[in-house]
Amino acid sequence: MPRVTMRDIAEVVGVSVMTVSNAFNRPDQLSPGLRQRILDRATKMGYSGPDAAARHLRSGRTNSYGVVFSEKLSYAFSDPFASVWLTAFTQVMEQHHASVLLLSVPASDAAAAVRDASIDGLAGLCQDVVATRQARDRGLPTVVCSFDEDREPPGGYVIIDDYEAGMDVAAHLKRLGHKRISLLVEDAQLAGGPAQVSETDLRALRGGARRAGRVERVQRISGLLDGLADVSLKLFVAGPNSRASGRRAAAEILDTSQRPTAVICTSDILALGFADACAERGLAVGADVSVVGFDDIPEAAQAGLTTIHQPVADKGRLAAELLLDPDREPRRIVLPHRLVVRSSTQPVPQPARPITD
Amino acid sequence: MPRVTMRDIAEVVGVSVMTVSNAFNRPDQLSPGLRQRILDRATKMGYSGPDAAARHLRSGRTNSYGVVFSEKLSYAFSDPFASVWLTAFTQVMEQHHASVLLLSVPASDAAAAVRDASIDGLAGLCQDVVATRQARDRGLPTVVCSFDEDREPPGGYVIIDDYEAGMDVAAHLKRLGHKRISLLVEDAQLAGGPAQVSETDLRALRGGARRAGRVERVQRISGLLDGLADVSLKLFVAGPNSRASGRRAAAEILDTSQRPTAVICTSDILALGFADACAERGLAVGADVSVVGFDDIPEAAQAGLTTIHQPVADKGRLAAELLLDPDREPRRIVLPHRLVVRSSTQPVPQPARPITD
DNA sequence: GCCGCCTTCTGTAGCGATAAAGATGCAGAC
DNA sequence: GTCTGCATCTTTATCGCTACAGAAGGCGGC
Repeated sequence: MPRVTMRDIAEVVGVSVMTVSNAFNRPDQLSPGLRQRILDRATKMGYSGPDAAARHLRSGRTNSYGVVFSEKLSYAFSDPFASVWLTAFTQVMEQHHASVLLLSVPASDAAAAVRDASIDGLAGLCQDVVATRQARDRGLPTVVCSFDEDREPPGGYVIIDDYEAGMDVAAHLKRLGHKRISLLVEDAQLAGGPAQVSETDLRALRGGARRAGRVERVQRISGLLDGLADVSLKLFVAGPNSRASGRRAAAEILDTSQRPTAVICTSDILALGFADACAERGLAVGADVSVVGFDDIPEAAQAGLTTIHQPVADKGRLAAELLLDPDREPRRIVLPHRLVVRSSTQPVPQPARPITD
Repeated sequence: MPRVTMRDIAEVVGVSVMTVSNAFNRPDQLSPGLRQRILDRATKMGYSGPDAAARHLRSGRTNSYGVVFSEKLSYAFSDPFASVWLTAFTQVMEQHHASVLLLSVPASDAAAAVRDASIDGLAGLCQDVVATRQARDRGLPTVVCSFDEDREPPGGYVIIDDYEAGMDVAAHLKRLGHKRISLLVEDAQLAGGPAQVSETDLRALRGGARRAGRVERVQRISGLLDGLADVSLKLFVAGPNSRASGRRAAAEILDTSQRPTAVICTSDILALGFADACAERGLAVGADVSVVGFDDIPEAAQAGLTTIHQPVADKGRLAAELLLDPDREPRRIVLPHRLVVRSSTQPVPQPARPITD
């Protein structure tokens, strides 16, 4: 059976196509009686309402907003940070009767994915440069919620000052007397196992090099590196952001003669995995090894993890609001963060072996 | 600045519009040299690729698939069942380079939400009758993953036999000697607090009445009611599916002279909340009150909750595959479930007060 | 030299709807 | 009697792209 269109209904009822359109979209533009007759007739003819594509083409609006993640899309539901953000984001969208398009953005052709998406705006949980640029090229409003590059994105953003947060963590550990510290950063693209990063790479990071977007959380790491410039620091790269990655990375960090007194992880998830590994080795987190995370996900509190708290829900809410109202100002928002000190960080144990530098 | 279209590029390069279109979509239809010239020119002119809406209108495909939930959309990320399902669903979509549209479906006008969505198919975590009918009216393939009504949906589905599952739970509890049982069902629409349901309603449910879709999990409940026809059964309605709802409902169920020896909840989440309330009252789950859930979410194992295990990830995966291939058969799939007995259900304590019937 | 066939490109004709502006008719004002 | 104003409906002109059918040219086969 051929599809029923407004034209068909118009013909049968004996009115113009425009009047049928108005019956659906602008009730005040025609008499209630006629409107009812049109709607009834439409139902009887099996018309299922104005076609979304045609309406979109003509009006330019889709009423749905895209979201991109740096991680795999399916990962979004298992990561607490992403869950909380998405909850807040979708809540706002829901209130405005808008839908959320979870964009699958294959690294191979991120631009194509964004190009083909029927959306009125794009939010990035991370700063996906290719995706957001494509969206802006299409003339769509964009918002990102973290800087994974070392420069400001051209569109809007809702972030915390990750550099300052890194500095805060550094200051906290130094105050506790830690002088031998390891830093565990995540890397979604990393194929093999965890690895220590060479002096060269460390210096490159210290200098703020972008490294082709491979290592994320650049601001955060920069703050840490600058804040810890005067202590012995080793850098390790873990796999994608998961508890398992943190656990795996622990082997290389802990099972060495020069075990660090404190370990900083660029996310709570990694930190919790790392803490798991400590427990497995009979090491007391806090007393034996201080551990710090980032984000303050719900599990962090239970685990007594010292971390940087950031207003994730506010990020999601504001991101949604910026997309829904492209004229809203300001579009570059820095939210406050806060160091939450829990039991996972403690002063360096006094009777420890002397620090060899 | 006016938007750049294929026509503009065609004019500048000196070819037909169709050739420009082919340059983007069918590289084999023109010489590599010309194609490159067109693409270069397009980039230089600030063309961001074929317009999604126009392409959608013309070709009829959007490459994205909708998902509806019975609960509020934002709720999807906090519910473990939904998370697991979504993870599997999006994983498949991701592999096929398709996107997922989370549909916000206001009860007030579910049909409009589906009508206006640019999608190639619709999956329902629950059986949203209005939404899925609207989708089918549009000629889109649909899949639902549970029956919330007491009859088969017209489209495809991937379910477990919830009626049998209910019977299994009933048999298990009877085998353990339970004769005074309460049933706690969820109800997302419920505005007020939890409430006991009258005899009339109970009979209506027992008879399989639909009750205008208010109470969900009809099959599940029917199986329980039929399986427990010969024991003393009280029915309670909780609010939306959350731990808090289960906890709140406990007051009415437990704080009575005729406390039940076993409580069945229509979801693990409710059951866990109920168990929390038991602990608060100093009641040992299992020894003092047996508790049963449904779904076997990850937390259930930790809590020692007896429950019905169902292959949630398979549901999500299959739902996605059915949408992606509308010709795939069969489209009505019943997956196996399994009663998982843990410590939360135990035989009725012997020295208890005699059962008054 | 004629034919068929392949490669490469073009022209036409919408897809189904909506924005914007125009026509119609009738009520009341002056 | 004419004019203004409003409610109601119609006309026109696309939105940007792609399906489909063909045309132009080259090239080998017999």
